[in-house]
Amino acid sequence: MKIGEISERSGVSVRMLRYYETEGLLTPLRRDSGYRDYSEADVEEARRIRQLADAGLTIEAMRDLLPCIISPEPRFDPCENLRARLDGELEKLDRKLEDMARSRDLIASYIASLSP
DNA sequence: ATTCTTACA
DNA sequence: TGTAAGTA
Repeated sequence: MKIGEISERSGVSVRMLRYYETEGLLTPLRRDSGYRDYSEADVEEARRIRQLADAGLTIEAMRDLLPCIISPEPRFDPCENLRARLDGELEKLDRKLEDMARSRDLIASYIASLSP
């Protein structure tokens, strides 16, 4: 399938699909026309990349994690240092959660001082 | 109309 | 990440 179709089906923009290829996350074949030719498996892969990107993972992190994630569900594998990387991601998310909580409180305080 | 690459008021 | 430009 061409890039436009996998884009619609995966929710990943055409722009990002091309970018992920330069980063080695997705490697579609090329047709004689030069057009990228994606497989059905690439659709699942693109969706997983979207999920991880939404989770705040960097390209580098995804490059290490993707080959260790099997089914659509976060599943471990005989991969080694993965646990450490995932722990790091978890801490990163926790810090982000704390920052957001502070921001939430700030806005909430303004709202509170609005209608006393 | 769609995709490709390159580049950025 | 989007978009414009010039092709294929």
